[in-house]
Amino acid sequence: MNPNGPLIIQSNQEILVEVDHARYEEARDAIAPFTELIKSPEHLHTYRISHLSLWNAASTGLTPADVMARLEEFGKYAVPPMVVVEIEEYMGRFGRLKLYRDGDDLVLEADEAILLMEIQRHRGIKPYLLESIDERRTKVDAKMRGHLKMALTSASFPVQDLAGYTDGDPLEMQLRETLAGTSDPFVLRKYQKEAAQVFFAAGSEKGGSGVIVLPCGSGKTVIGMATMALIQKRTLILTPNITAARQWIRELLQKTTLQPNQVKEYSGEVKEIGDVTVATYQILTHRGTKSKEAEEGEENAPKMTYFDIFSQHKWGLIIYDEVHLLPAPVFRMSAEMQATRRLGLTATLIREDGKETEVFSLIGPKKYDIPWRVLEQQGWIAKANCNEVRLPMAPELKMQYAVAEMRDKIRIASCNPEKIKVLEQIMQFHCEEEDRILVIGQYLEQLDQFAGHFTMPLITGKTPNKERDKLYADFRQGKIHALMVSKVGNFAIDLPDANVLIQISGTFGSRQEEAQRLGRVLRPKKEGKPAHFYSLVTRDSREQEFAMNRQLFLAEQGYSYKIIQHQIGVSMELELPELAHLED
DNA sequence: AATTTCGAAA
DNA sequence: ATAGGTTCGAAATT
Repeated sequence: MNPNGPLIIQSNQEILVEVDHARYEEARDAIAPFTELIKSPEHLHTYRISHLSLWNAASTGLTPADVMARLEEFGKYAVPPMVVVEIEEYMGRFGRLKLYRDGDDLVLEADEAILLMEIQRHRGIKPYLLESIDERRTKVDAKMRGHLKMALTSASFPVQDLAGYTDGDPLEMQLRETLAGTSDPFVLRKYQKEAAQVFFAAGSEKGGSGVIVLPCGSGKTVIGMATMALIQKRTLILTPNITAARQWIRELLQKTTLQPNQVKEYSGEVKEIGDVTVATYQILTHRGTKSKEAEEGEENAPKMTYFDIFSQHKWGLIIYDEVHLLPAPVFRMSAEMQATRRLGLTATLIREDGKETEVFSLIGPKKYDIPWRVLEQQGWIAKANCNEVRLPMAPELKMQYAVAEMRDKIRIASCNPEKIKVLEQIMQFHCEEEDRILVIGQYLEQLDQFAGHFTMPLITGKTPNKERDKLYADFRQGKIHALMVSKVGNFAIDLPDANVLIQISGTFGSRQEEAQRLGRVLRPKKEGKPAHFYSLVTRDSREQEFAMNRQLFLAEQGYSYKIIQHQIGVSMELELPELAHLED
């Protein structure tokens, strides 16, 4: 307890944090590993201690004593007894149950007989249990390993899976010391090496499955490759789209000793399986196509899915790229693949569909993470100047908004034409020769209107790939300084770097999206110059609520938005922040 | 036989 | 809850 501390810990498991406090940042970073940010208005942020965060924290080695020490150091008042119990109880649960192999049997062991009894009585868990061995141990159905883990997590009794993995076919590969075909050195960054080693070491004893959480642009593929080099087994890599799949293939060939005949793509366009196979999530989720027997006219021949084709191979490792985008059907398949090592890679454990529990149970708990600020301090990502420009609606629009149906309101507010003037001023403000401005928005109608007004090139889902590439090239070379993109900009990994990003509208409260978009401009800049991010929001509208929700993840990572109030007909006061201001 | 276009799915 | 993007296989072209 510390009367001058920045935290107020309440018995409902919520923590209030004073943003203007001198030790705000220290406190925020201290509690981040075991809490979730749920509200971030100007002065007082609200975090919640969630079970899942406690387990993930426990998984990376944090103890209840560590958590208590942090709360006591920064808390204004004593930690409420309810909270103490909650932390000890739930963190303590991680590790009370163990799953291991004994010969051909899969065994679930509890640290106390009473816990096993409780579990054996539980409706959701019972179906996966076989006969008990003694009062603390029971056999379980090995085929239901994933389902059991899901059920246990849902019942708030997460299990540590030590049952090991099938070995998979061996695959010899190393990381190169120089990039293929050049003399450019290739060296792992310290955190990349650490992340891979933490995962690999975990494989020996604590279960070789889990998730590594690291910011955009920190080299996810490199960590994947480093892990492959440690494990030395045939590997299946799953990615959200074909572009990402090909990027993996390119990098594997460039940075490892693997040869082109060993690394294959398996997608809708190309179907090849190699020692290392890079596939899209989509192809896995695709429902069965006819098997050969069926084509030959046999009735009732079983349907073959691509998943079946994959499971015929002996993979020693599966890498899930962007695990926060993993489609629900792939969870089901992953439940069947618990005997294969699994590495999840993502910038955030948050899923907008709330399926964090599935990731935790079926892919694995968090093994390693790097806060964005740490990479920023080390110079691997640029500093960012984040702004939220709040602007009013013109009186006519206000009227239209007031009488509109609830579901139309967000669109009307988002497409507020007043944003054109704000956009114009921001673009005029960033008019240096080296400035590259990306404008990103959600509504095609709005994008068309704005692009027309500025005669600015626009890329949407309809834009053919050739034209996209041409515009990307022009933008990269500086033939054009500003480019407007629709949601294609969220995941287009071939989109060129920019230093200014202006968001004119965004998806309902998607924290992912905001993080992803900021990530667009975070590649380090010359002379350590900062990146600039502007979010345009219509004041006193539903859009403002959504904007607040979108900012949660970045706020949790320590980004603060400067709020600029804009009035109709008044020129905005934009200023470049002093570098010192960004240093904090 | 290879490429482009289309609609459904998640 | 809605809009938009992507992927995939099949159909329609060349």
